[in-house]
Amino acid sequence: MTRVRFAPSPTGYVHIGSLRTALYNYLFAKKNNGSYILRIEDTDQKRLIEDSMVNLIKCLETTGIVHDEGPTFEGEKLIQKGEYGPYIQSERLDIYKDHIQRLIDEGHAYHCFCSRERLEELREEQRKANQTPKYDGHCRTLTSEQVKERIANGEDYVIRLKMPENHNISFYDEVRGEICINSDEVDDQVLVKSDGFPTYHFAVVIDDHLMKITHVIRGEEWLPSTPKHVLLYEAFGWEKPVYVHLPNILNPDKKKLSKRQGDVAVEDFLAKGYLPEALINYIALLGWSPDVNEEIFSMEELVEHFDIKRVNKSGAVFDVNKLNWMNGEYIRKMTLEDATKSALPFMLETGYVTKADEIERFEYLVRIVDTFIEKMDKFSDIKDEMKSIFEYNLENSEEVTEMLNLDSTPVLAKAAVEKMSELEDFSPENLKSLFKEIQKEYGIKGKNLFMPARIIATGSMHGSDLMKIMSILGKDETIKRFSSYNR
RNA sequence: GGCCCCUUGGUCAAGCGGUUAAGACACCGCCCUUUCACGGCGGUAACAGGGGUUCGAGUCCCCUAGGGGUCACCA
Repeated sequence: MTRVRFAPSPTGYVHIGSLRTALYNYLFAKKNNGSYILRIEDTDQKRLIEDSMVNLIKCLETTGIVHDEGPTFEGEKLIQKGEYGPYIQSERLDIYKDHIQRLIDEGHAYHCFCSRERLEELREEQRKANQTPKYDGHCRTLTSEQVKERIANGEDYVIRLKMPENHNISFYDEVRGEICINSDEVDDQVLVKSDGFPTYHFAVVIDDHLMKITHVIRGEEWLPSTPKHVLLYEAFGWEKPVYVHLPNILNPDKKKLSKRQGDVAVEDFLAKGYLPEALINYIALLGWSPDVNEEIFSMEELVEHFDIKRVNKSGAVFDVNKLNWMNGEYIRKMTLEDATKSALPFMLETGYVTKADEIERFEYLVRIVDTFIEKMDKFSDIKDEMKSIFEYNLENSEEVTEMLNLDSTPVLAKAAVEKMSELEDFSPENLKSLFKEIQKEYGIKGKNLFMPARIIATGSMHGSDLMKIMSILGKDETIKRFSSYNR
């Protein structure tokens, strides 16, 4: 039975890289008829951010990465689903306590009373001497009596892993193959902090084992510390999982994707009107490629095609450009009604439509979306599109001037006003025939007809379908724009 | 700096010893469209470098270079 887990720490927003890790775990589990578990790694009490677990769960839910076990909302109530709980590490403190004792008893771990100041000094010296900062083993040889005494004295302590000397630690990584690191390169990792909480390195091993995790799929940044985990498995005599270290998602400068260079939070993308399906589809292809030459995949199709063996080794630059294209593909596949619902929040932001319009003239909103949908990469784009027509700004260019100064343009404007005034139904179709009439009656045609009209109506030479735009602007506004034209 | 990982076009990437080295995004051109976009067609553009192994290397090995990650009582 395949069992995998996504184990984020609730420290705020959901990073796009985390989402991909979650996704690959999910896809792998589903592909293998296994279970995908969500475990909350909240062992750093200092970094906890309120509500971030709630936010995280909701975020995973809206992106369709739903777990089989772990904290879940049942209506408004937070419950924990599954038989291997609790799935929140801060609720598992007793379990860690039992296990650390065993490690101490068997000589794999030891108490360390060194102060943070001493450790800091030590590191500083080592850095100066161009050495790798590493614990010097100062407390390694303390006898159990000494330890007892110092604890009784109320001294603060941590518990460290006793790294064996010159011992080769090797493990298999599904994407990188066999990896071997000498224990001399690895520090005596703190397993239990002075506040009694376990560190990641300790809790992750205990929990993965107890939760019967078969494959650890996580970010590449964990690769260097994997020997610590492997050593713990060995110390406990447990079978270790198969490791899968995912390549990083990078900024355009090839550095790890970070907040400094634009959006990294899933919430940010969603808030801009990217569709969850598109986001999932896009990040699925960052670091993995399917066995077929296609790029649009639903979650079901991703599951069907997913193969951990086709995960890439090297980091992948997050290309917003391609995301935009993909999101546009998804937007254009939606029904106009659905697209309108998705675009609504952004339309409201412009102030040109109101909440009341949603109920009273939804049809009008649909028409707006219909006009601009082809140009949208994401729903927030509709804001600029709407502004570009509702706010009249005359483009300042030679071509514009040229078009407006055509001898035929005044004739055109006058005819348009006359004919529009008589138009009952200001529909794109009717407007089109109206312009055909002008063409016939006055002999103004082609570019000389439509360009001046477009400029008079929108102020610009570029834009969406002119007839649709005038229809949206409405009879009064359009006539106003045409009548205010003067050479 | 030590250790670890990585290296095919600008980006995502296919390739798993013999290919004219796919495809997608972006870009450019043409067509369609009375603008723009969508769509269609086409184009520019890559195996980091050097040694081996082999009849033959993007594919295997080594070295160099470059990039990244990591070295906390953070995950």
